[in-house]
Amino acid sequence: MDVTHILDGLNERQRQAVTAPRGNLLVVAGAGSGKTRVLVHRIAWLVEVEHAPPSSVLAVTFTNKAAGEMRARAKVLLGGSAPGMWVGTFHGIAHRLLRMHWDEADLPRNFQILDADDQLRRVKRVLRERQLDERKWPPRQAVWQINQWKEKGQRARDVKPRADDFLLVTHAAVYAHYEAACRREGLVDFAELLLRSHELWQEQPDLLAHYQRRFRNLLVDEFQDTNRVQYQWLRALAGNAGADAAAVWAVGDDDQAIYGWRGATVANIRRFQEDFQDVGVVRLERNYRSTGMILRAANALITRNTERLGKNLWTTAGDGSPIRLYAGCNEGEEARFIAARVFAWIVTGDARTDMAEFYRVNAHSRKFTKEQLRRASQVAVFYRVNAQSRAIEQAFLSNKIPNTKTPMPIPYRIYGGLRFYDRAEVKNALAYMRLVATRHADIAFERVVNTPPRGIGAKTVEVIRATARERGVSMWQACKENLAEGVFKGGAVKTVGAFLRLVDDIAAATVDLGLDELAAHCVDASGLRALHASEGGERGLDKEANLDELINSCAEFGRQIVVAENTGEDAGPATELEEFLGHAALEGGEHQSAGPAVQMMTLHSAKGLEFPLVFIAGMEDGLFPGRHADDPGKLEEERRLAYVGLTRAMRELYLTYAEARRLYGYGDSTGTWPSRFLNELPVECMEEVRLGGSLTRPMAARRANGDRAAAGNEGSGLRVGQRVAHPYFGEGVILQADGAGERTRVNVRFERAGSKWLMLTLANLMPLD
DNA sequence: GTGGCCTCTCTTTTT
DNA sequence: GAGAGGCCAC
Repeated sequence: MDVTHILDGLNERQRQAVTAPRGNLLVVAGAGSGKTRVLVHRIAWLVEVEHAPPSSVLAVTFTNKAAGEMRARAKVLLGGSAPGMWVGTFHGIAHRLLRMHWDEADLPRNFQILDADDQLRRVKRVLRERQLDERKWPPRQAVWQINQWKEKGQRARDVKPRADDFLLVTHAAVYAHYEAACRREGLVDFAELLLRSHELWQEQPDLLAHYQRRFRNLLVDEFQDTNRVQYQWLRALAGNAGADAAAVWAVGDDDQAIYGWRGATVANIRRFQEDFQDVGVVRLERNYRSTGMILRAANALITRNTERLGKNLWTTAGDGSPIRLYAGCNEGEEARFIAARVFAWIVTGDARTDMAEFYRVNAHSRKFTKEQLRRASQVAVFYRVNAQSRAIEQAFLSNKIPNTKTPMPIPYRIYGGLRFYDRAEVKNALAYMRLVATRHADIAFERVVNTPPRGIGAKTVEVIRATARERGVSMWQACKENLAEGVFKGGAVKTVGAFLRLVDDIAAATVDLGLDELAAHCVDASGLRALHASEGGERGLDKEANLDELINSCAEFGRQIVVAENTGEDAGPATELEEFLGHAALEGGEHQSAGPAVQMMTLHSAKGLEFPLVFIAGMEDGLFPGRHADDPGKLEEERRLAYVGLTRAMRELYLTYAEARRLYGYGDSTGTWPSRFLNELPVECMEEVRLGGSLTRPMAARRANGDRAAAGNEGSGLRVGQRVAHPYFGEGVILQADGAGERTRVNVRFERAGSKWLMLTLANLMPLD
């Protein structure tokens, strides 16, 4: 048999991983070592050489993006079709199982998925019902704790906090009530999907055996990001040791484990080697992506972590250019620097071109050529938190040709942030659709009873809620009963009655319509479109456009369903509408719109991607690593995140920070300290960028002194009342000093900044007398 | 009882 | 800056 199309272009180690005899294998794959490729080729090998039926293959990943890519690439390699193969995210596959086996999983047939926002709302309601003050018991914290427990596989009854730990005792109580509420109302949150399908294996041995016989080949991507429930689920599915156990083929990179905060544990890699039989190990350390400089810096950085399996990336590529470091005086200037460099890259293919000079010599054009736009899509800007994107967006939008008023906005696309299906207006429309499907969906009911405003206020809703609670019925049912019994007073009789009729009418009018027509009808009849239309302005238009986009995606979804049926995939019993609602909750709506553009995203969503030119903005202590990284474990995770960021870059890498930053729009500008990660990069890989001035002096001073400690206040004699200078804020007087040693922070009153106080680190200050 | 207006807090990161 | 909650005038 001809296997060249599977093996061509793979190196020795990659071939080992692809052609390994059927059995358990751990592939430790460094960044840029061709991990996805190897995984996809392994699938092809199994099917074509080992003659495994595609329906025996189950491949799991973490993001929808990765799953989509894997599915597409596998199909191409297998010549177009792979009937019965399951490729998806853990959550997606769990969802599918629960839809098919809702009865065995002890769920109502039409259970609905709670997304993060719905879950928070439901927990808030529990807190209110339990009369817990939200100020004292922050709902977000309770949600976090509940998810933490679920990710460890613990039910409310399994949680046994110490009696004197009030916080945990309270959270455990909230968990128990939330769990009961979800059970009653048929709600399943993200963590529950996994936990419930894990329990499905435990409680339905016959069903488990069925799937064990079917899925002989399990492939796991990003193994380092699995949590305990996911691991146990997988282990159960693989079956007991012995000849009839399935073969598990897992790829992972412990250095890229960045989801510890949501329950992932790298320990699963070690556990895998202990729990499974004869686990072979293949290491992929040859990097095909980045230049020598970038790799050397990334290696040096990650070596600082103590918890590692250990590996060292290498390449035969040349050194390339050094990593460039730039300090802006504030976040706006940082953003403008990035915009200027991106602009130069797009127009000339070299980020370092002096654009003022370039345009002095060359003719101005107001539009980018095709070739230039293509270059835009080679660029990515990463940041630690989504809130940073605003300043950069602004700079891209207001980009102009130097020394002219000619606007040349830089095309960009922001990944993540607000997901499409998370937008308020879209969720409102979805809530109407949900009510059409199930009148008893309380979450949806609460969301839209008074959206658009129709005169059903908090008081009325509270009455409905109370009735529902007392009688153990849905809010919809409670309304009907209240109406029949004449409980409502005054206007409520009319308004509530009208709302019930509205939903019933929409449902009646759409029974025979397609999904998109149903969505359109919901949007119009509910008055949502009119609401946003009357809002006016760009915002209103935006929201209306999103509603149209929702209708489009419904039409799109309908088409995909048809395709799935044709390929003979086993689908659950849900209706198309219900399936769509599940899809909306789970997939977030990464609509692949827009032409070529610069990609902007958080470092977390950057994993798995690569770009010729990369910027990482906000290299500041307190931001990256974040303020929350207070213990060594968290710091190491932040460092891995930095490692992920660095290793995305193929040719050019810029790191930037701002010496003062205003992040959430509140408070005053806060002085910053350059990220400690910068000091962990080898000096010979770095080059500082200076633009007409010495803004990076503090950094240079520290470098000159060999270490940051030298730039601290030791022996510098800084004291209250002393005059100091800051490269951006100018001269001022120290009013207050807080802390000691290199991390001291001081309050300074600057002349230029008026009467405002600014918190600054000493390293950015120069004593004047 | 409702809706509009004002104030308050909040931020990691994602399925 | 923005969303959520609280307060006050219809």
